[in-house]
Amino acid sequence: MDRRQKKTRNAIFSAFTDLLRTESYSKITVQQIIDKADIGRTTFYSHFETKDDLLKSLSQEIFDHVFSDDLDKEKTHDFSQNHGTGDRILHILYHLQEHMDYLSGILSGDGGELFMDFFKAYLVDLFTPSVRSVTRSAPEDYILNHMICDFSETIRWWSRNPQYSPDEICNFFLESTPISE
Amino acid sequence: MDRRQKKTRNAIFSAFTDLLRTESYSKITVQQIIDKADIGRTTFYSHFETKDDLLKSLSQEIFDHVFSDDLDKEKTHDFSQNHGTGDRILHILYHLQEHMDYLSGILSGDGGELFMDFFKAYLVDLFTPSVRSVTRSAPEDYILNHMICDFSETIRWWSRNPQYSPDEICNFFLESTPISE
DNA sequence: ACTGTTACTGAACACGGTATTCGGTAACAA
DNA sequence: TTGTTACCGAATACCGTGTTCAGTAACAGT
Repeated sequence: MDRRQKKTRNAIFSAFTDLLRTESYSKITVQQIIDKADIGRTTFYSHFETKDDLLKSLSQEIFDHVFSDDLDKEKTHDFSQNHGTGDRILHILYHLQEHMDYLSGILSGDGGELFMDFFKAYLVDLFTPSVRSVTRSAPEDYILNHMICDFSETIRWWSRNPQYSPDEICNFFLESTPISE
Repeated sequence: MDRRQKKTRNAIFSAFTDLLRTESYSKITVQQIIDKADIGRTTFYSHFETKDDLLKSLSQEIFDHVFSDDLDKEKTHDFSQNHGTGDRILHILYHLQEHMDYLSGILSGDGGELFMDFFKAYLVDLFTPSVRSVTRSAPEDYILNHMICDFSETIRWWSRNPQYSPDEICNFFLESTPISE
């Protein structure tokens, strides 16, 4: 990839995440991103079709990292052994913490929906096994939706209360959501 | 109130809810509402400051009805006796069912946030007693947020799966959310 | 029926944000 | 060195929002 392209793409991403730290997604204009990244208007639109497209790309980058299966290569924590749902949740929380500062800007406001849709697509895989093992009169689809919502909302709550550790958050979540393993 | 005002206000509301049956809130333009209600642009803006304001007013009307305490006056169902949290939930579900057809248009999309904020304000009162009786390591605020999210998402799910009765939905909710009474 | 008030009308307008176009410049890779 | 590719930025079309204003129609009270 062309050095210039990389540079520009990086500039856009970091301008974007910078803005997200102080402003919610929906209030950020393309012009602000352009100014902060110090690039031409045309350049922005040659990299991303729309602002939503940029958010999608950013989400993609975050999730590619967060949900990567290279659990052993991680240094901040060690999950080289058992990979049950609980462990995977904790693993995800550890990763998300790294992005927490600007995640709140995405989650609060309308942009949250776009991000969340993305998020949920990943969470479906995570929670489907748990749903199977829970026997309730409610339809599987309801339970799954319920778990995903619980987790999403936990993240959202965490972004507003960042003083808690991933382990604490994980416990909060597990004790208030019916996941039997 | 002036007869003309009432007529206009009604025309706006019914045009709005009509549109909500086929389109999500964020995609509906003021012009569409104006055309469907067959009123002048100025008239719309003399009734409501913005589109969001209209949604707020509609939400207000819905909730005034749904959360009214005149439980005994209702004819579709009878809750003249015990008013525990479970009963109140069922009561609310019965009322919401009447608005289900256009509620989905509000809930899906960005407008959901605005409506939900409103909704949550009412739900806080509903769930606070339950939170108190639940002993968990998680902070009260987390639990409360969790319950409200569960309920909101249940409504959302219901709007996508309208074949279920209020009683069934109530059961689904109660069995998957930790409400000890 | 008259009169003052209030509500509705609709075209025109200012504004802000989005996304595109285009001619020109600078950086790259071979 | 040369052809390609990326970047620049001003100008522009577009769309939706919300306001203005002069004129018309409906209302309520006497």
